[in-house]
Amino acid sequence: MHEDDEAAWLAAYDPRAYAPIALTVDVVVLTLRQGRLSILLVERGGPPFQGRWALPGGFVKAGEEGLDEAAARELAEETGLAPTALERVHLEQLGSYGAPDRDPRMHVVSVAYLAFAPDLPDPRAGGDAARAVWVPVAGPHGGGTGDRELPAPLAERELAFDHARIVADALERARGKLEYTPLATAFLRPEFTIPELRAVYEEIWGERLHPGNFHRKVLSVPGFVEDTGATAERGNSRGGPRARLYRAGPATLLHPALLRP
Amino acid sequence: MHEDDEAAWLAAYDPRAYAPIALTVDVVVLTLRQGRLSILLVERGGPPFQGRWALPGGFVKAGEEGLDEAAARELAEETGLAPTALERVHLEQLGSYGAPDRDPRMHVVSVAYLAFAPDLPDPRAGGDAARAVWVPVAGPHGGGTGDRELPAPLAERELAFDHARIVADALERARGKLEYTPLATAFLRPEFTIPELRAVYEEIWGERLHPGNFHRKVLSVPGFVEDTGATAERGNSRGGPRARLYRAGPATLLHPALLRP
DNA sequence: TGAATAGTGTCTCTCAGACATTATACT
DNA sequence: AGTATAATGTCTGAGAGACACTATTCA
Repeated sequence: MHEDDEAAWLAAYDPRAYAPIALTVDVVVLTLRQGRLSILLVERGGPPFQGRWALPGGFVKAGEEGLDEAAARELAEETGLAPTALERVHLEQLGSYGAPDRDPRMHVVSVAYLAFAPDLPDPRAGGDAARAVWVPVAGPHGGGTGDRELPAPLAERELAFDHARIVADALERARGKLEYTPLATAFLRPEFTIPELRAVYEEIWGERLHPGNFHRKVLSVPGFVEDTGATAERGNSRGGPRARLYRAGPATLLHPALLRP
Repeated sequence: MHEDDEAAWLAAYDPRAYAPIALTVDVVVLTLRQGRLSILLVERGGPPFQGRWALPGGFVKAGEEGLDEAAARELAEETGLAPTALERVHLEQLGSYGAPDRDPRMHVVSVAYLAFAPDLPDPRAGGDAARAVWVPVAGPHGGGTGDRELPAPLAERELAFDHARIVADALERARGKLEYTPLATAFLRPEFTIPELRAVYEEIWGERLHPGNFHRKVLSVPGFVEDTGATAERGNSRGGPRARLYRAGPATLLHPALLRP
């Protein structure tokens, strides 16, 4: 048995087979700040891509943590959140990116994660990150014709590595997730109104939704939201009655789904 | 610049940060053999889990190949298929599995892939695999009441590592993929009949589908299938007219989707 | 000849979207 | 007071599922 183990060990340690690959996790953290979908970016403090913006992330601690743990740790470090606050954050694996030349130093494979968070405090710079900021995702806003031409904050930054691709994949995943899961509620406080929920969908999908139909649809999906009996303290600032308050229901999948227009 | 690069290089090479992690790809290859959904398994020729069945896979060649390439290479090696035959195989990333103790030797992270293939020839044992076989996936068959209690070939084999979990995730992904993509055609020859396509859905979903409604539904989805004008040479062995032949259409997404019952 | 199937037609129910309406609350 | 909104109601068309029917082929 010792001999077998030793042989296997040596085989596994063939340096050409594994040594020159490093493994990192990168996290696409999405939140809504002042109604705008925003993503957490850090400024790289050292080469390569020094001074460029990148996703928060870092190396997986070998032998100590799994991938999900590593992503949660990076998320906590970069946002400065207490573990309790992290419980309300949805974190899921997005995919792995491993082109041999994606990092000029060496072959680095990154496992990307996607996080949905309610409005989080300003991030703190940590580790090798010079700065950390929330950047609005200039989604396809205005949908129709001549909305005023806002600058596209995210598009203006040329992200490091292949992070632009990762962000694009993450946004597409997020848009899809809203269709068949109740994860839009992860962007809101524990109690929310239907119009607030609709604003989440409108911001992430970049489409205006019909208020009446959306309202009826959400209430008709079993387990999506639960009535709290309470009512919002303030009505809409532009007038109208105070909306009822709901909390997330027990459903983990929406049946039937809310399909994009 | 040289100094900066050197510093970064050294930082990246901190042995504790990366050295003890190995990276592999594992492939869940699904095909239909005699109408049964089957998965490709290899018998491990060495420890750990010697003699147990596992997914085909291997180490990523550092600095030489990306993840998709590595998966395609492992697929070709293990099935013994020519590159031309592989063009008809659908290959996509499933997810990454990286619990620190999933391999008793060391921390090994595996990027799992999912492949859909038309009926493939018998596999060849290669590399460190003692044997390679197609194993029927004893899906939830018979659906209703007392179907005869067949042995469950896949369930009887205790797979190595966490491969049982990977296979379960792969099957769930495959079931979902049939809903909103035309990938069921990847299990068939270039020309196929609607009843053959229905058999794919029934086998993977483990549900009987209504022949008439399925037929009408498939033809109503734009770009799903194209009529070849030809007709199958033989009718069903139990009687009935000869079915028309179709080929896969240009659609990459099904609108509207074929939802599971 | 008998039986099972390919393909089409019909009906009903559900659901999404367009539109209308009433009550409420902010400015 | 004026206005925008929350919430509900109504109508219509698309689509899924159940069922029926005909024509065709194999055993």
